Amino acid sequence: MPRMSEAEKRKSHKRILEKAGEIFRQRGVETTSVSDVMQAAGLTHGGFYRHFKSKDELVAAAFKTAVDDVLNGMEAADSEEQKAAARRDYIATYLSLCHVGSRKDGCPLAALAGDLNRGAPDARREGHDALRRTATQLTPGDDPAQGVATLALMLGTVTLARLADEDSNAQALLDAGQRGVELIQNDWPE
Amino acid sequence: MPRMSEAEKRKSHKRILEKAGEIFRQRGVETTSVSDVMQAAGLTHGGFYRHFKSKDELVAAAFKTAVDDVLNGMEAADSEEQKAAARRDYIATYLSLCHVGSRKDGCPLAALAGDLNRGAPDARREGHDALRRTATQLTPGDDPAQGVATLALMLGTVTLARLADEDSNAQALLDAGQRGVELIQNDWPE
DNA sequence: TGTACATCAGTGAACGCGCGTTCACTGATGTAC
DNA sequence: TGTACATCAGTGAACGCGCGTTCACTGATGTAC
Repeated sequence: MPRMSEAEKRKSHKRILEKAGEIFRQRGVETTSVSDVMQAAGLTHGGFYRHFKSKDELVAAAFKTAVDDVLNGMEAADSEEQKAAARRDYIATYLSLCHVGSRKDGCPLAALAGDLNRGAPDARREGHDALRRTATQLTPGDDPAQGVATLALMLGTVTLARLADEDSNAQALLDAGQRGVELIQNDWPE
Repeated sequence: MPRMSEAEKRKSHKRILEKAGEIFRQRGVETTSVSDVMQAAGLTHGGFYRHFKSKDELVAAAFKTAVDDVLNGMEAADSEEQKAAARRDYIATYLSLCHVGSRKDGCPLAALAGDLNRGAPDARREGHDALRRTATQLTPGDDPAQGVATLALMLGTVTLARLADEDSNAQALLDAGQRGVELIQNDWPE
């Protein structure tokens, strides 16, 4: 029944990006095939190349989409109070068992930084961009280093917590991370 | 010219473990084949299964070997002063451009945590064990959470720094991590 | 507005390739007498 | 100590399989007159 309309194509494109973002975060880039992604999007693998030049291009695009999605609320905040609230909210959600357990809608950096930094240059650049954007949102004062340290600690904490095979162990790691983040957020030396 | 002596086999085994640890850290687990490892060890792929039951078993064993190697000096320290010195040394080396650039002899957790926490259970267990051992060494006082937070921040910092494509960017990230680690190491609330 | 035609989104078979693993084989090593 | 023999470390061809990518094809869509 091909061909679909332009509107349908855009919807397919969006679906591919979203599903790819989920599956890559869940299972990793190398362990996910183009077919897996297309199947999840309700399509067959052959049509993939009407949307992307290569798997590498999909990885970079899907990562960026996932980052946009995750940061979307926080970046939209305009008042200082809204930003502070969004920041607290982001940190609490980040350092939760829920985030540790379900990777597919979690922080794309925590899920994929390892894959990106040995992957194609374009994807790595997206990773670096995501880091800058996220760190900016996590900076309460004027020193960008504070946001970087906060993100690094949260990302490291969740990465380690994902190694635990019992929730109680994971929670202990999250608690340690939480206390570190409070120190960095509240007592950062200007 | 097979077969080799028992002593030769032990040397081969050690070589496979060491090379596997290096290549896995450098290029990742999924992107490294059994043939790659055996070739690096000066052998052909067919002989691999005289040493390991599967690639998964190699991953877990090579990871553990790499961890032993990296922690070896620190765990051997017996006096309090030696431990404190080893700790400072470990932190300084960890948060260096050198560590960011050359993954193959760097922290196995920083290089492979992402691969491990979606891989085989055995390897994940090794990852969790490595985390506990490393965090213990990084705890100056009585609260294990302090070591966990230190490790999480350092691991996150190096992971993020490896996304940068310029040394100056990477160094800025390392500096932010360094300041956070100092805060956690010196001002941890008991 | 209706018609003729080029475009192209999506399909599914096919491509070459490298993967993890198995296997028959070689011949030095280790062992039993 | 010497000899006969089982063992097994390492080799390289082969296995089935799934990968990323290409391609001929279909037929609704979009466009030009």
